[in-house]
Amino acid sequence: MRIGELATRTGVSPRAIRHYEKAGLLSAGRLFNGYRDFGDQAVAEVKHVARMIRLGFSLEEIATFPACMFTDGAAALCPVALQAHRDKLEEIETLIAELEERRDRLLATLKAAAQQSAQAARVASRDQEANGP
Amino acid sequence: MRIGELATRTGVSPRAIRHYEKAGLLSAGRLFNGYRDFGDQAVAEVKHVARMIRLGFSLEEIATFPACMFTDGAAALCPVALQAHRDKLEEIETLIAELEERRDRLLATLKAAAQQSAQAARVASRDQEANGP
DNA sequence: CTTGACCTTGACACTGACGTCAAGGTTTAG
DNA sequence: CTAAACCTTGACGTCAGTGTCAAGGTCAAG
Repeated sequence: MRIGELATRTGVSPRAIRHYEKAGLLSAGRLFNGYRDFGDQAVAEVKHVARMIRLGFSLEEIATFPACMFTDGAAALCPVALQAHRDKLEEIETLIAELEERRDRLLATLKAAAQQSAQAARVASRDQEANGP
Repeated sequence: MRIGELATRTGVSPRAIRHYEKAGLLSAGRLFNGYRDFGDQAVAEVKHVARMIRLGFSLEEIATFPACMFTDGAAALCPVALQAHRDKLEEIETLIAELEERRDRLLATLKAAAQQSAQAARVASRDQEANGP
C-alpha cells in the first residue's frame, strides 16, 4: 500500500511515517514511479512505533531494539540468522522487563491512590456516625 | 533547603527544577535574599515528576493533576489523574502483550531450527556411518 | 487536456524539556 | 579584600517529533 493508506489505517500522519522510515524504523519498497510501497505488516509496525513513542521512548531508543519488530520472519536456517534471532530475543526480554518495571510503578501508584481513597471513605463515614443518630 | 541541595538529592538539575516550578508542578518559598526555599516533601515531589516524565507524561499532563498526587487523601477526588494513569497502564500492557507474542514466535522459530539442526545431525551421522568404517 | 487527489524531496517553523551562557547578588573561606 | 561556590533572572541554543509550505511528478475522472 502507499503512504496515504498506511496513514489512515494507522492514524499516523504521512509526515511522521516518512520520519520513521528515515530513522530506520520502517522499510518501504518503491513503486516504479518512486512512491513508497508498504506491506501489510507496516500497519502493525507503525502502530507499534506510535505506541512506543507515547510511552516516552525516543525514536533512537526504539531503533536500538527494533529488529524484533521488523524481521521476525523466517530466516532461521543459517546459523548467523539463528544468532541474530537469539540476540533479538534477548533484546525483547530486556524491553519487556523495562516495560514491566514501568507498569509496576504505575500499578503501585494506582494502588496507593485506591488505599488513600478507601482511608478517606472510612474517615468520612466515621465522621458521619459521630455527627449522626 | 535550597535548589542545589534539592538537585543533588534528587539527581535532577537545578535548571530542570526551576522549569518544573515555573510549570506549576512545584511550589517553593523564598528566603530573605530571594533564594528558593524547598521543604522536605519537595524531594519526593521532584522524584515523582521525574518518574512521570520517564513514563512519557508531559509536564502539562502532569500539571493537570498535581495537588492530588501528593496531598494526603483525595486521590479519589482526582479521577483525571487516575484515568490518565489507567490509560498509560493500558498502553503499556498492550505493548507488553505484543512483545510477548513476538517473543514466543521467536522462541518457536528457534525451537524449530534446533529440531531441524538435530535432524540434520542425525542424517549426517547416518551418512557418516554408511560411508564410514 | 485539465482538475484534483495523491505522491516526492527539501526546508523552514514550532513545541517541550531542558542545557548553557551572561550578568549580577550573597555567603563562606582564606 | 578577594576568590569560590552558590543563588537569581533572562535569553539564546539544541534536539526530537511533527506541522507546514514550496515546487513539482503521477494518475484517474470528466
